[in-house]
Amino acid sequence: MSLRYALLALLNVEPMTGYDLYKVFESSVGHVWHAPDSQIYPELKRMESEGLLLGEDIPWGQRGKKRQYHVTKAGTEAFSAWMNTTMEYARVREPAHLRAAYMEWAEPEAAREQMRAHIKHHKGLLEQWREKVREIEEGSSPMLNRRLANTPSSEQEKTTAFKAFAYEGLISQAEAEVSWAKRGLKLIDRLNP
Amino acid sequence: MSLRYALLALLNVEPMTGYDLYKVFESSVGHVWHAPDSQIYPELKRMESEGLLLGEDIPWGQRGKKRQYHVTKAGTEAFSAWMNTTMEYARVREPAHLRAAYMEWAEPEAAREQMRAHIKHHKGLLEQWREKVREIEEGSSPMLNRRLANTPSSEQEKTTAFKAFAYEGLISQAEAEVSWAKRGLKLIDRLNP
DNA sequence: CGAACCATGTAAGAAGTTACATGATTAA
DNA sequence: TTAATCATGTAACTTCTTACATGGTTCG
Repeated sequence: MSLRYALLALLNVEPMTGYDLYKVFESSVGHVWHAPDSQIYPELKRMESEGLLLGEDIPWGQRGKKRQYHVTKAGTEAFSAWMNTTMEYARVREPAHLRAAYMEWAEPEAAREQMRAHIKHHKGLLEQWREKVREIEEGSSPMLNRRLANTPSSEQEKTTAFKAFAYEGLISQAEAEVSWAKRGLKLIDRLNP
Repeated sequence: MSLRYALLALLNVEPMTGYDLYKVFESSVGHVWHAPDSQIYPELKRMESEGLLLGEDIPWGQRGKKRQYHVTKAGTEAFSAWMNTTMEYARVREPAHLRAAYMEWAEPEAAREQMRAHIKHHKGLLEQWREKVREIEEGSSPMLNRRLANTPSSEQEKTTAFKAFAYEGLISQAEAEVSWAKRGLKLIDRLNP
């Protein structure tokens, strides 16, 4: 159900088309929440039918058109209700750790390769997230700036601080993963002399 | 697709029934991978039909019976093939961080409550995982001991070390989450004087 | 003119959740 | 004898992924 609220969060900044949202999911929010276009378009329709969004066809080029959605009053209320609800936590499901627990079944070189892939994956995330924090703090994030333009100045500090805070959490997570996998490499070496 | 391999990992230790597996998912492996009974029973049937498992009805009490599964040669091969494959990483989807990024929409008290719930949740996980590591290191984990009984002594160190290693990774993760949420509480206080 | 991008979907299926349903056994 | 536990499922639904399908626009 989070996809819906991610969409509301983004459309609260400014009206957008499904494709715009898809692009944003590929970049900014995509680092906290990912969704493919095949999930976005139907969800937008559903949200419109439920009165959370209002879609409007706007012309695009000679014959083309695109549908721009903006959040209705009901949509804003739904979003802020969700934000004031405490969420449920999903049960743990960690493929990388499941595999690690049984790593004696893997060839040592395959086990090393797993750990290297883990490091590479999380270093990649780290880089993107650190870049995001930099943008937020420097005021060079286009999405955030459009957001701040519609925000009373008394609220701007909050908006910025919470965004940075969210990314910092992801950064700590990824750092923990990298250092775990590095310990894994050492462990594999120690156990396979 | 990991459920299948989690089941193979467990059945490699000893033959079990669906209910046994369900219990194990509620306790030991459940902390790395969770699955409800409604997912386990059908998957076991599917795996039997694919030749990875062999099921045998054994009597239980006067009229009752239960079906015990053991891993076939094909099952062992499938598991070790999986263990030697590098896995794909799923895209990021972090509900807690998505919410944190938009926390200016929540009442300060609701935001605090979220952070407190985050701390409570991850402290709970931490406790369970630390207990697991203790059991593994003390040799008091029943599951692991049954496993070690069928393992050549040259391999026992690996088996134990990798299990502990997996849980240690989860512990670092959870510690990072707790300290992030504590920073969140301070941030909320600072922004709402 | 062709490539890259903008734009919007459908369809099939895998994976996971929640609820419902049933019956046997065991231990207090 | 009744409550807890053992035992095995089905059904409906949500969420997400992967693949397929189509057509317009813009820019070099």
